[in-house]
Amino acid sequence: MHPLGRVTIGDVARTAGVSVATVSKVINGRYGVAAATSSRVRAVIEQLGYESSLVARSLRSHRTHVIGILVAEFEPYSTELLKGTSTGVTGTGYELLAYSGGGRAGEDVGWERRYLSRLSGTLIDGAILVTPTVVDVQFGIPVVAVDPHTGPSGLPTVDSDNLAGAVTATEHLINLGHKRIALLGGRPDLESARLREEGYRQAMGAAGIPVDDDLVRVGGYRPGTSDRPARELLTLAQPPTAVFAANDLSAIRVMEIAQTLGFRIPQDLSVIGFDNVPESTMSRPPLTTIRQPLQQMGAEAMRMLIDLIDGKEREPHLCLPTELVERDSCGPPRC
Amino acid sequence: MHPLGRVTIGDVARTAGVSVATVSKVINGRYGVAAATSSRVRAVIEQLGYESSLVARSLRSHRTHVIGILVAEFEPYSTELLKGTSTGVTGTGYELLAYSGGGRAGEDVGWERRYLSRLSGTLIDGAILVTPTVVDVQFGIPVVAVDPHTGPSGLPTVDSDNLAGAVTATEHLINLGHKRIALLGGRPDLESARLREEGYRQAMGAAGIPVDDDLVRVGGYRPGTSDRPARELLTLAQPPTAVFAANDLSAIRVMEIAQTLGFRIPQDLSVIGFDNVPESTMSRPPLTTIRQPLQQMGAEAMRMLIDLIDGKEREPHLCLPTELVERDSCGPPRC
DNA sequence: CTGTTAGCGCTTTCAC
DNA sequence: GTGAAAGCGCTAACAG
Repeated sequence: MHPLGRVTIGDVARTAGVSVATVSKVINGRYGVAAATSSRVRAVIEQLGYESSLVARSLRSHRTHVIGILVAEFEPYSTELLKGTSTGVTGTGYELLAYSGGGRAGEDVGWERRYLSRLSGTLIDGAILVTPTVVDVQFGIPVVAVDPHTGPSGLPTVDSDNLAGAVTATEHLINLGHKRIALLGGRPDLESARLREEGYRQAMGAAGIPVDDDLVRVGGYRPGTSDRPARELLTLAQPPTAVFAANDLSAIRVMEIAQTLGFRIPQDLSVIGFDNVPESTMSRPPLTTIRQPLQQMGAEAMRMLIDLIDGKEREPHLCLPTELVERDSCGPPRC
Repeated sequence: MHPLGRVTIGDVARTAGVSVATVSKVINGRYGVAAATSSRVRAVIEQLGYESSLVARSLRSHRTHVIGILVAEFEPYSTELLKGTSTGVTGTGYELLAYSGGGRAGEDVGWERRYLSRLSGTLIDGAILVTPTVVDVQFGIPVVAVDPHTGPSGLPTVDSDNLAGAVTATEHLINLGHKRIALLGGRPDLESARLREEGYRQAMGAAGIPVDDDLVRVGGYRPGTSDRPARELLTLAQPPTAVFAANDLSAIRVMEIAQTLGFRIPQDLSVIGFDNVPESTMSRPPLTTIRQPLQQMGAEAMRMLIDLIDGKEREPHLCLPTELVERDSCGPPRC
């Protein structure tokens, strides 16, 4: 046996007094092994605690029953999705492998292509790409995208109704009586951010409220990136009475900065977010937001991917509904 | 080039008109390659979009700069930890690979040994085991355990102060005026569950309140496993006025069942949990609980593991403090 | 400087 | 029914 507890198929073969090929056959339930041999080998496997190496096996056989979830980073959004894929995969016989770079991936367009190249063809039978930046159509293995930056295009996609959600958010603020409503949007290269801005403009237009372009700012989805625009918004000569932030993390940041600046929420400023990540319930005050059914999106993406692997035809785009979640960060304007 | 977009080192070599070995050398920055050759190969790599296969590479070189996080399932507890490992790994040059079975692992003692065998020696340089059931000391690669079932033993371990947390929880209930305090514990084979029960008994003893053994029940950490004991507790002739549940998910379940039975919370029944997973803020009412610093535990486990890989000496056991998080599920007893 | 060779742990023909 | 041999994509000696 090897020095460090690593048991290989060779160790099993030697101990059982058979060839490596035979051990492989019993492991994979191939025909052509005597019952006696089979059970002897099985006993040795048990005794040695042997488990076949995923790596070596996949290099050869190109079918691993492992599905990859590729994310830029493990943060609230991707981990909610992960919970969903976990429930979606139970009972299917697949195992899950979530892969993420060391945090550098965030700034780095094309991370998903690199990760996929590293893992596909070997190791994973299919992949779910979480908010990929570019979506080449050619990947070599079945792939489904969740909320891709560029919107559904080519790849099978799961996302949620960003436009309707943004309209709902804006209408909620309007119904509360707000007129000076700011938008702290996301990066313009993100389709979801674009749709959320469009929803904002639609709702404002429908209510006959002109959009003051001073109140429309670009933030980011990542911590820190929305600090500056938020501060600018709130230190305007005539600050907004409400802010629609394009994701929860930036909405929470807006609240923190506003409070630093002396605003009380929701009395002096209403804030609404987007996503409904668990963190939105922990802010002070708890954040009113638009729920994306993230766990469900993860589970659906998993189902879609497994169908793809099995060669079943599927509608290539699934768009799940969003909904308003009222908590305590919105109220009528002070006037 | 291969049919499906898979580009191998062989393709690169052929296109660049050099041998596979040379390509390998430029990829790994080995000495002994002419500058001209090197840049030509680099250009081809770029052009073909080649990325070396993690699998093939790791099979050979046994150093991958990938760290594995092995979990039974992606649920609130493990994903919080995951967020922490993600922040702990940034800037270290390592990538993260979180591996989970298809949900069957939960019931299955020894899952961590199997996963580790499948991945270690190849693929990952070290592993973080999340709530492993058994901890053999011999694993072949550096391993750190987070909150192992059997408590710290042999393996480097990160956990939190379960005993003190349980004392705090019970004292909180006692200070509120409760005397009939039930414990819905965890599986007795879990060290953490044992410590939480011990904390409960210590606090009760210190306050001079005898423990009614009818009020001490065993639940489970997984959904569904605490329904029966919870119902039994609440339908007692003389039900408790407060319940200390040994984790948040079971505490939330207790509240749901109590409400079904007509209890108002916290007026008729106080409930306190343990863990402070994000879900505890979303229950109705929001759950008072004991916080384990899960993200911090993840980050610390990552640091400990990297030190181990680098051969640095470390204190083998890190125990982080717990703290009371007051929300709305606890109040004084009714009478 | 570059290519040839061997082999990581495994599966898979194909002889015996 | 069983084993020898080839090869998956890659890296690491070693020759040339």
